[in-house]
Amino acid sequence: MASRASVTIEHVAKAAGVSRQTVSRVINKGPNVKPDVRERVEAAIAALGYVPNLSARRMGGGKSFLILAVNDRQRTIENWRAGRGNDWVDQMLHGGITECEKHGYHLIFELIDTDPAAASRQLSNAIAALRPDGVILTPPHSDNEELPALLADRGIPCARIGRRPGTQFIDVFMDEEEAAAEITTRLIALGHMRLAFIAGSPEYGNSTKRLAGFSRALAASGLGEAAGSVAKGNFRFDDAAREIERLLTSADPPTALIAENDEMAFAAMHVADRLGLAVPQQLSIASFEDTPGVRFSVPPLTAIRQPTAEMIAAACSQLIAASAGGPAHGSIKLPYRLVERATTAPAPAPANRKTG
Amino acid sequence: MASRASVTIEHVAKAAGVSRQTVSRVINKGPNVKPDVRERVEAAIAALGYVPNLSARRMGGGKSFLILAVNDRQRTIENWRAGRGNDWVDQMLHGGITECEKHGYHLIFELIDTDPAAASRQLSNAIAALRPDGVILTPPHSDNEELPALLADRGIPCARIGRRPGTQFIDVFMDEEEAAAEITTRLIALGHMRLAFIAGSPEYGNSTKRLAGFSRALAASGLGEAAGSVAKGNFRFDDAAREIERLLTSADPPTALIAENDEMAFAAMHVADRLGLAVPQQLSIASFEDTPGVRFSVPPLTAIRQPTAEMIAAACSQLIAASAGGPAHGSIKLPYRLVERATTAPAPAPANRKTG
DNA sequence: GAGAACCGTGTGAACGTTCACATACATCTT
DNA sequence: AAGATGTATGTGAACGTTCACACGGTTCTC
Repeated sequence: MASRASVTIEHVAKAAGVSRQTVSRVINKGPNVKPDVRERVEAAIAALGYVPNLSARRMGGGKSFLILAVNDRQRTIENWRAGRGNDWVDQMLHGGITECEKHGYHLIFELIDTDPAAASRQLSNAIAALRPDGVILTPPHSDNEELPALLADRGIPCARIGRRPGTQFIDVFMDEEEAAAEITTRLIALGHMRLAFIAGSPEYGNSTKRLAGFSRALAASGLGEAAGSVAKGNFRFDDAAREIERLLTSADPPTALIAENDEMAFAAMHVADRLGLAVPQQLSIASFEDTPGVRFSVPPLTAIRQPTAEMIAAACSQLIAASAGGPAHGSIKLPYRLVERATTAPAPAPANRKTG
Repeated sequence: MASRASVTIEHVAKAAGVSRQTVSRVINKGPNVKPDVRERVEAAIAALGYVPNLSARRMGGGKSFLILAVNDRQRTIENWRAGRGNDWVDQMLHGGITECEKHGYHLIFELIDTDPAAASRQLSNAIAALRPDGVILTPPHSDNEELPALLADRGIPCARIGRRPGTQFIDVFMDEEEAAAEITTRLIALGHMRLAFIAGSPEYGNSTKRLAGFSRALAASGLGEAAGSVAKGNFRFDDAAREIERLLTSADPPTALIAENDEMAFAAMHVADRLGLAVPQQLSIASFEDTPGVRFSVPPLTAIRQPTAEMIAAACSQLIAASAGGPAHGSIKLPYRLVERATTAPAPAPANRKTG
């Protein structure tokens, strides 16, 4: 085994007839290398199949070429355990790996606890061991104020995903309020005059923003806020189902439902089916999450597609730039997309409903 | 920024009043450290919040505490792009991250091309840069013979997933043939006398094994191989749908279908629906893949649950042991599970069918 | 045309560990 | 009781890079 010892920068230097440092300059695209020397070195690199050792680079120059992306442990493991798959993780890796590869970086994905004290400790350990050039914080850690402070203290750039932007760090987000307003406006345009918003929970920062968008759109349409009701579904199937049933069996039930996640949207489908309401003929349903379950359900749901992969890719790109001397702060707003599928349609004729 | 400089082994050594090397021995659980000294060092480590720098450890001792898991780029990206989610990746991370964390290791997930030349080059580059202590090869790379050879040449232990075991490397797998036989036997026990196997493609090693299991079970049951038909679905919805329709509209159609992946199982559901065959009353359908789509479809499918997370965890554990001096070869067979859900039922009464 | 500024290249030190070896002392062996 | 063995600890070197700086040559500046 191990017959071929690894080729180092010295081997390349000798082969190209230059010094260590010149090879280093070529690798790092440094200035002050004559074109012919550069070519000679590049030829030697290719001939020997030389690839710089990341650990040594980190030791020498302080750059690790690693981006650390952290996710919430409980939520992630719970999804995996339940065999539910994890679209967020998939999209995150998609955007992260693709972008990192472009710059010769590597993405490391790790889990940290929700509990703030544990989160700080775990993140601290991870960065001490790995010394990443940048860290990506995803919800709910995006809202933890200690984590970015801890990273700033160690001089590591930090990007937060899906959070109202501040000024000190890199914040990558989509306009949650706007998205909620757009889907609401769209449903109103389809003739719906009674709408309901199935909310997650107010602890989750984005819930508040989305609700604001819903209200704003109602007001702007002239329908007025009274046309909209809000049910609290806690992001859970059961809680949502109960509230939705209450709404749909009330005196003047909504004809369109906007759920904050797919689990609650499915609850809506379920209740509609049980009450004998045809979707979308008698009831329109839209979700705020566009996971595979939503896309491939029967019928497929109308939903807001969050640009998860794009947000992570943008975060990686910014962090890599920051570690190369670029700014370690700034905010990036990425566009969401309203994907209309088969669960939204024009409102049923008022007559049917009044007599029904 | 960067107010706190990082704490190194020297700081710990000074704090505990010992030398570098003694601290190193404590960290690495080496022998020949007096209990009271060990305690003193551990106290200093805790007090200073010292965490060893991975890059430095790799430089000094050759161990990187990294496990590299490689997946097929085309297949993975295609799944991500299509928004289909990627259960394999999810389960892989689940098993890999959990197991690596236990041993103080980190998992790095990367993609390499299917094309053998490109795969060799990319893997070669990745290990030169990262110097992982072990590499996990997943299908279809598990069947590539050059990759393990390349790794052996560099002295890096290698684990292959889902492959008939050899003797030189670590092979982690489940009994595909047995699983196919079991599901077939179960359907026969439910009274089915005409069965069909919707095969993927013979290039995929496991297809052959599963087909063998199907045949073996038919023979063992006394029904004889004539009771089973085989359709080639190429793992694709459209190809499978066409073949399944042909089967179901033939003179003596099967009452039970076993599909090699969920896409083809869905094709079966689709065709059954179109032909007006009730599932499972008139037609039983089973899948060989147990992804979220299968689990949460309506009705949920009976399927073989492959122990993906467990296989990756076992691979990590073996690789970590190997890098600590343990054996770098051996095979581990992990149990699959037949999960009976709502798409399999007793065969319809023969009278109904003959007259139908 | 002499000093300053820049360009291209090389050298020694440093990064934070572990390895190989050295040392000091304690315990066993005969 | 002297040598052999074992235990506990420390020291210098090495790993493969980049950084800081040095140096010689060219081109600008006045």
